[in-house]
Amino acid sequence: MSNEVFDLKKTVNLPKTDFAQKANLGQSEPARLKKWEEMGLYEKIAEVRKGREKFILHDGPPYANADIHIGTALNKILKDFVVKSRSMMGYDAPYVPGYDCHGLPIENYVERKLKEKGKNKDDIPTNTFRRICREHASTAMNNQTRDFKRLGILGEWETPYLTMSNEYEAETARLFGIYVERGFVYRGARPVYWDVYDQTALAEAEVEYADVVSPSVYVKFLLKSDPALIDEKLAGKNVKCVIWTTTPWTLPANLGISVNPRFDYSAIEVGDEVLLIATELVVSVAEKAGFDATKEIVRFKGEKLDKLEAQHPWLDRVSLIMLGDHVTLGDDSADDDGKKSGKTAGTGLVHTAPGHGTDDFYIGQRHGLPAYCPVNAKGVFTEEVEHFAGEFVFKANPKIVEFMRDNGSLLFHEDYTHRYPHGWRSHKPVIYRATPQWFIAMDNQGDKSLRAQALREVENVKWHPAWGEGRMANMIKGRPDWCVSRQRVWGVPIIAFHCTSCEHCVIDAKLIYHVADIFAAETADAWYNREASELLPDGYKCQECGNGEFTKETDILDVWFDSGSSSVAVLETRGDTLHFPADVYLEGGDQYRGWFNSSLMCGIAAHDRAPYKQIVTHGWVVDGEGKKQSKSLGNVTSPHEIIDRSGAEIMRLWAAAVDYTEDVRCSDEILSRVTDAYRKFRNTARYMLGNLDGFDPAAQSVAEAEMLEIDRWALASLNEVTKTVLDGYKNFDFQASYSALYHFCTVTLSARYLDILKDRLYIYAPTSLERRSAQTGLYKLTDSLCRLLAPMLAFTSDEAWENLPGQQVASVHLAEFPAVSEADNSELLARWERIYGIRDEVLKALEAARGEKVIGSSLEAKVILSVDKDTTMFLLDYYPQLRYIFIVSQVEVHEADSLGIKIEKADGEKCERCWNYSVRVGEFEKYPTVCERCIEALSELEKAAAA
RNA sequence: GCAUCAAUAGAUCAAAUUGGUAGAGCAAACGGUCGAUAACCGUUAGGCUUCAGGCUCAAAUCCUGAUUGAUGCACCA
Repeated sequence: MSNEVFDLKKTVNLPKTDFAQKANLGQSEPARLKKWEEMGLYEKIAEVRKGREKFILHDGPPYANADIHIGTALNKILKDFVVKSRSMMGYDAPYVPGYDCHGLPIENYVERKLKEKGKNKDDIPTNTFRRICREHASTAMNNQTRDFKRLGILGEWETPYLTMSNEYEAETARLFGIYVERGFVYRGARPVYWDVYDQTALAEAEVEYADVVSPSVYVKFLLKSDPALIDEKLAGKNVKCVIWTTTPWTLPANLGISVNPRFDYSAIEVGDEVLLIATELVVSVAEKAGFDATKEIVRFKGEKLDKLEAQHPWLDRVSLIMLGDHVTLGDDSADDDGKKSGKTAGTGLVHTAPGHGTDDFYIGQRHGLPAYCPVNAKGVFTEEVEHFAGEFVFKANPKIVEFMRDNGSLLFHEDYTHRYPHGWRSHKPVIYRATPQWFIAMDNQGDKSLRAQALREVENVKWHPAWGEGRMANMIKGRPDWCVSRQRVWGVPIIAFHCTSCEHCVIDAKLIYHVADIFAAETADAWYNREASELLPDGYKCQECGNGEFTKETDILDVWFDSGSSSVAVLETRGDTLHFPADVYLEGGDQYRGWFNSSLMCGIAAHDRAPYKQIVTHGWVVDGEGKKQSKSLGNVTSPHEIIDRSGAEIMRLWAAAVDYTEDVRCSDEILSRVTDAYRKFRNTARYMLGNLDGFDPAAQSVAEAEMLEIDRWALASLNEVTKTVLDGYKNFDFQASYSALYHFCTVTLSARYLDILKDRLYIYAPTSLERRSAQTGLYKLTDSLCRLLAPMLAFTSDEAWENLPGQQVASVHLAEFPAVSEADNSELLARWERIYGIRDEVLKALEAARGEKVIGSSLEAKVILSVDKDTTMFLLDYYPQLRYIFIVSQVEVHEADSLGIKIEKADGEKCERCWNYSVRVGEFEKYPTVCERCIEALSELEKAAAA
């Protein structure tokens, strides 16, 4: 045995690890991403999980137009939680990201850019324009990919699906062919904004509002139906419906009058006429028109007017009265600046021209009225319009007013200033005009109709949250036929041909498949590069007239059709990687109307079933006060800023910590709390790693039966959290997983277990059972913690994983979640809950003693516990360890009637090595400043040094 | 305007399927420690559960209405 005297400080086993306290995420994250890329982590995971059951999250494609915002980041992070957690559950969980590349916002962007260079869209060939759109989408997509990768999201980033790729465009076209084949597609008319100067359809976004003066006219329509149907008192009277409009030129297209079923209407006798006007508006109309409105014959609900017929004021045509909730009382709308117009106008009976208004169109559609539009592309009345054929509509306005004044149908006319839509290029007033459009019918094919099937499928999908089912069902019930045509160029063309001779429109699934094959080779640009004859099979002839010459349809498909077809265009075109249907779609709540809806239709068209088994939706990111983030309010949080300042890991943890099913707040305070939590996770892991320095789990672990009870308690607690955490992942309730882990780290580990363990780890000889038992526990805890945190803290858990001794697996993301033991530990857990209850009381007493300056450090204390008999018996088993559990130097337990805790100054002297107080300090010759426990440890150390 | 969802300490979340007197850690304040140190431990103080009604012995929880917020749809003829 050596006579050398140890430097006591050096015999204490202090923690040591390369896992730094400071995360330095700004640098460490990119370094780790690089490492993952170099080792091919995503591919390795796929390899390891090969042959396992699949779990497919199908990515809803973000729009490839701009940089990502915080909402996009939240969406992708949540998806990554799903993919990583399912993979760690043992599933083969691939992630193929996608991008939505076609559509109007990109067209608009490109047009704007062209304009800046003094060029016009119409001056360049369509395919040049499409090429620029394609380039723009590519650029945006590349930027987004860079940002998504930076967030630590693993997936097939080198081969994402693009709705503008040749394969995808071909699949989109083919799917349209399937709709055609199944008889869902029809050609109809629908009103759209129409610029009569540019002679083009305009999208909502291309319309600007400006004040104009319009003729405001009140017009009388003779009730043709028997007035007695409304009320006996009206029998035989000359009853007239009064309507109001500011667009007299739409009157030739009037096919109906809409009333609100819930409003009151009055029948007012004026001279030899009885006028029908909404009760609430009678006074204002009478004032304007200057008649005496005191003679109300009867008052009745609008529903009484249902399906009665009126006579057009000058045409030999019936105008159908229809019930609609869109009918409002007067003009109570607010202007853009938020001020009420204060004007009263209207009669509660609304002139309805289905060819000239969206509302008119939908109500007309429900009542079987056509979208009648006797106005041509130049805004000129067609031949069929009596009296006004060949007139430009805005010029016809005063003439129509005069005409009605002459024939007595005009009740009143005035000038009226209001906001009216204008073309953003022409800056001239636009009109609403029905034009030929392509529709997908919701209700034909009977039992196999899209609506009927969709409603059935909705019940087979599992919705998170559960109210999603009702919301989706409502959407499907209420949605009109799907208008899939757009008068644009950046998209997938609708494959139809028009015979140049008889104008017959050819829409044929076989032709569509033929052209789709060409798209597959050349992209949809082929539609614009080739002549119709080069797209049709050789010698194709019109079936109506035998003519062989055709022109191409110019409309393209709605972008929702593009993305909606992803279930077939992606899930079924990636070999063994993916399959239809997907297990889950996870998107923002706006997608009930959008992608969930269009995908459902497409899934049904292709396979008669929903393309997803589960739907998870998340809310929107709002500011710290719950307000919507917007550029004008300046409350926008940029993901780049968060990443640069705090790291992607903080954003991931934020996504995990909040309740994403509702609107999610994001503010500096919230992020600062999340950062605190991050530090807690990190420091907890670091401390455990530090105490595992040099530990060889394979050789030095202690069998569970031989472990100290508190170490077994820690493992039993771990098992409980593991259950909770795995349940959370399984149910997409990441917050539950996060909370459980956070509570485990702060309370179970940091405040209790690790604090108590400190003495044992530092003081006992490295090879002692006491220390090895603790390390065995710590090893299992750290290993499990890394795995359980991995989906959320993708970077940090992997970093900790690398620092775990004896590591065989190259990344935590290749590992699986720890198994849950079914062993019943409830008694063990309950015993320790009781101990911690007593400990909490002791800690309070210690704090009081500290306040009175009896002690500073708790090791300066002796605790004298008075407890009841039962507790005395209970504590008997723990008597020797109580001082370590309480982190004091001495504990006495006395039986008493009630609980009492007395704190005294500990007996003896402070041991220089372990800082505990002991009366035996000074007894030992070689180390006179040390206690009996340290002497033992030191002799062990001496033995080891000699060997 | 219509539909859906929500509202609990400063912030983030709990409070069971079936109503039973609201909890946690964090932050704050104060203290300890100086062997996890840009760490660690403790103590204390924070809530008319958005508001107003109702059912009930009993309501954060159920019902009605309002307010606020978010999203979707529609609308300004």
